[in-house]
Amino acid sequence: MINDFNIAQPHTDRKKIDKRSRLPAYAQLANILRSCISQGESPPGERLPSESALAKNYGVSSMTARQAVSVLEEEGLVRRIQGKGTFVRKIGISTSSFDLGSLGTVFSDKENLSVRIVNASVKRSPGLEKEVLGLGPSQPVIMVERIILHRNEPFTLHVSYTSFDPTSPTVEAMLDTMVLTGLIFQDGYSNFKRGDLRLFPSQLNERDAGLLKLEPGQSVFKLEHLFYDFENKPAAYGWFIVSHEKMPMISRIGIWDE
Amino acid sequence: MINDFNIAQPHTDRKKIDKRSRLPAYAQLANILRSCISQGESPPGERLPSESALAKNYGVSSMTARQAVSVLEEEGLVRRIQGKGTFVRKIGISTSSFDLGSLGTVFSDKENLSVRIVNASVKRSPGLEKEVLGLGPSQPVIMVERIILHRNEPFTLHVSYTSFDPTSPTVEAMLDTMVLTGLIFQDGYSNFKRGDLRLFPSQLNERDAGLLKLEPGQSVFKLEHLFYDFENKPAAYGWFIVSHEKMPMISRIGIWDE
DNA sequence: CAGTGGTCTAGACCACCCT
DNA sequence: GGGTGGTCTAGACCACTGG
Repeated sequence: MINDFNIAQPHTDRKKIDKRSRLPAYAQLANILRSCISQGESPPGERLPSESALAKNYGVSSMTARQAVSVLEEEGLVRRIQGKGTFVRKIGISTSSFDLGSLGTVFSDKENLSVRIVNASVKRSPGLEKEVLGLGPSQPVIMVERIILHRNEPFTLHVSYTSFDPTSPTVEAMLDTMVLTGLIFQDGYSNFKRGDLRLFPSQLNERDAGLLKLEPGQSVFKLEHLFYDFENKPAAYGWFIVSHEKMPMISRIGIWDE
Repeated sequence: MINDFNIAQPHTDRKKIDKRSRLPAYAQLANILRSCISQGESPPGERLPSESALAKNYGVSSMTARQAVSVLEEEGLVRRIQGKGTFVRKIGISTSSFDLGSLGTVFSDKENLSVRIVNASVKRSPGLEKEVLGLGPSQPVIMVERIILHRNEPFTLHVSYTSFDPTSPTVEAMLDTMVLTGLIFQDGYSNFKRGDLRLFPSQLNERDAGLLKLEPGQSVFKLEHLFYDFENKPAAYGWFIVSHEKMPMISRIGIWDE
């Protein structure tokens, strides 16, 4: 019995793949499939034609057809289930993800970036940051507080702590104001093997508001970070304070391009 | 000239790939490469052996070696540059991404979920939500406000607006309290082709705090959504109010598993 | 059992980068 | 020109699902 499943029909009276095109075959096929979903011809929940069927119908090898389906899978549009098939996803909030691309955009505009040190000191009294860094309450930590300015306007406030170990390159790096870009980008200095980030909603206190030229009490993002060195020891703890206007957290799901 | 580049040496006195293992060859090779990075043997910025070299050295085909490298690329550990090579990334904040998995976790626990309608009405006066939905100021919209409870504790407050079009299935769906899960999951009802999500920091007002059993003025997340139907018309606008304790926004970068 | 996705081969050619 | 990643083939076998 053929077509026992509900399989989108457009794949029979099909568009062709132009092998002379500069667009790779897998991308062309991905576009065709995405279009079928977008037009509602392959509605959510429905099964796509099998990869071998796609390969035969569109005259490509199975690996190529598979690659095309992988594109849609990475876009979150379909879900593969081994032994059953590939199914069109219903869009849902839980498939969304937010990135910090807007931060990256600003920080890659290095010509318009500057850094102002607000505070730099060695702290010997106990504090939460020492627990986070795995230090004893009497071990000294270095605290550095900076305002990062973009086009001469305050962009974000960064507070960071590292253990005061004079043999560690992290210390020197911390005091180098430009290490900041190392935390943000891939092209800077970086001693770190891994990191943990956490985003909170927060409110500006008087002092921070003044530094950022914003209103006290305003809702802002607090982005905490804890980076570990290659010995798996926590090495840099701190946070960024930044307004949601400067760092919009946006996520798009489903099909936007056509 | 061999080894003109700085290429991590462990790939010469190499570990083997066990083809009888249940773990696929590409995954084994990915683990080996990840381990090299993790141990600092392939430090950030350094070039990995070429895919063809990996294939030869580890006795797999080029496609398999390529797949192994793709794993690391998706993990954000390496960056491929055509014509140049594959390079170990320095970790940076901008590579991180946050997902709403914690929301999904709670919402998939359907047995312990319940919904309480706080407010449901048709609004005919002008308002921002009508602009967002592309409606005229006098066209009616349906507003539904619900508390979603998890284990009988308030979890999030959801406010949503849809145009009051009696022919649209969205209306019925909106009034069905269970449509909510459709927005969260892939297995629910869904009329939507795409959606736009935006996360804000916010503060609880008196009323919402009471509904959520939290303190007024507390910092919380506001998650706005705008979903479009398959005719590309905005169809559902609204937001969730949820505390960061209930919806932690966490992101890990670099190498955590070993 | 047949059908599906998942892995894998042993090559090939291309586009790109650098020298 | 030689090396790199990017695409592609025409198959193969495996693991899993369902009837």
